[in-house]
Amino acid sequence: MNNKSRRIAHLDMDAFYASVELLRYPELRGQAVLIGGGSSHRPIPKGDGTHEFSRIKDYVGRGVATTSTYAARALGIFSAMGIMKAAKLAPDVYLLPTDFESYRHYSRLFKEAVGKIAPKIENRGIDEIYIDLTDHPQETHALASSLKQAVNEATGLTCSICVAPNKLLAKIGSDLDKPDGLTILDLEDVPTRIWPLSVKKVNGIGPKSTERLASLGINTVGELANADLGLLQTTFGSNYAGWLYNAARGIDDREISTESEPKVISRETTFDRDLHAVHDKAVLTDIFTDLCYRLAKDLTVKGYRCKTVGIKIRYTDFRISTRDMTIPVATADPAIIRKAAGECLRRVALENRFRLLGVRASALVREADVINERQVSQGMLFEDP
DNA sequence: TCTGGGGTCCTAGGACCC
DNA sequence: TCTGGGGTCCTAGGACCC
Repeated sequence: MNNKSRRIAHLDMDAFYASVELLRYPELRGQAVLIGGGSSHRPIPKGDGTHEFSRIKDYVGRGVATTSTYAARALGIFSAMGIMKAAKLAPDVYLLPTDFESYRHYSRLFKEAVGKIAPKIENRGIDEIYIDLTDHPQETHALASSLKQAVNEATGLTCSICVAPNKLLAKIGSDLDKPDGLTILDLEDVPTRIWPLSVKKVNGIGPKSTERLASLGINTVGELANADLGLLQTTFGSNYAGWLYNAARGIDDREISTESEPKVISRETTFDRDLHAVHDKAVLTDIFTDLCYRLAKDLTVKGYRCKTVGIKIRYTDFRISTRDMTIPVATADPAIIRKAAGECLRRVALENRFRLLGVRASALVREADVINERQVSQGMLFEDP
């Protein structure tokens, strides 16, 4: 392994879904807008090029904010907040439905624009990527600027970017100067720029670990860096403790991974009201069958079959139960998936009402590989067409 | 009017095989 | 004649991320 220090960028689109919506509805620019809920609240064209928009006070249901504009964030409305709860805070905020087809379109555009400059890209979902710039000839600041400019020219959108020696620092850094930010971090910057931050700013330290760290008197990354490794090990186990120890020092050796195969494909739905397996049997059966058929279609469209089928239930109190089973032959057949999922469902306690039902396919194999295997096993590989 | 939907990775026990 | 480990698969749950 060479010792040349790496240049890893994290590029994060600014308020991505909301910004895409503002491209389509420029009259909402500067307004507080929440994007989320179902698709019932589409804007109505008024004929003069503008639109009639819904307000969140008129929303009824269990939907949450998928995201919000910066103006809405200033009012305390953030992603994952229930829309009905947000309406109590600021009833006149505009409401738009999510439109993932558009977001995927703009996602392709910005990733293509980056790829023309620096092809070593790791996808992290629809609105962010890591880029390995180590071998690029250009100076770091100018290179980051040209990436931002290329993204803006391709999409009309802004992004925030940080270049650092590794993914961990790049990810933290891209959030330090949002929106439209450009940050460059080095290992020497860790004590001044990273240690003052809350531990929850570190990608991989979530709400549970943040709370357990707080109970040890550890709130900032600097306090984590000063913590006794033995104490961390007894609290979190040696694996996670070791990771925390390195993370607090800005140490992270993970490579950029430019390709990946899906491990799980799933479909789930939260009901309008909590349902009971017996009292709501008919409606539940329809929902369940529909989920299985949609899952089977997802598998087919993506070109996979699954060997393991599972179900997920979320009860009224938010506890989750899962069951899964492995079947003899990989399948994307909706009837087979429905039958296996039905068997899983029979193994879980259904006395209590639940709010969510999901089905999942795992142990995925590519359809092409399944077919080749069968041909080999049947001696068909070299048969005439 | 609490809390969506789609993912990844890790842990841990038991079965089963060598 | 009571004692092995190592490896992989299956299943369930949990933390975390976008």
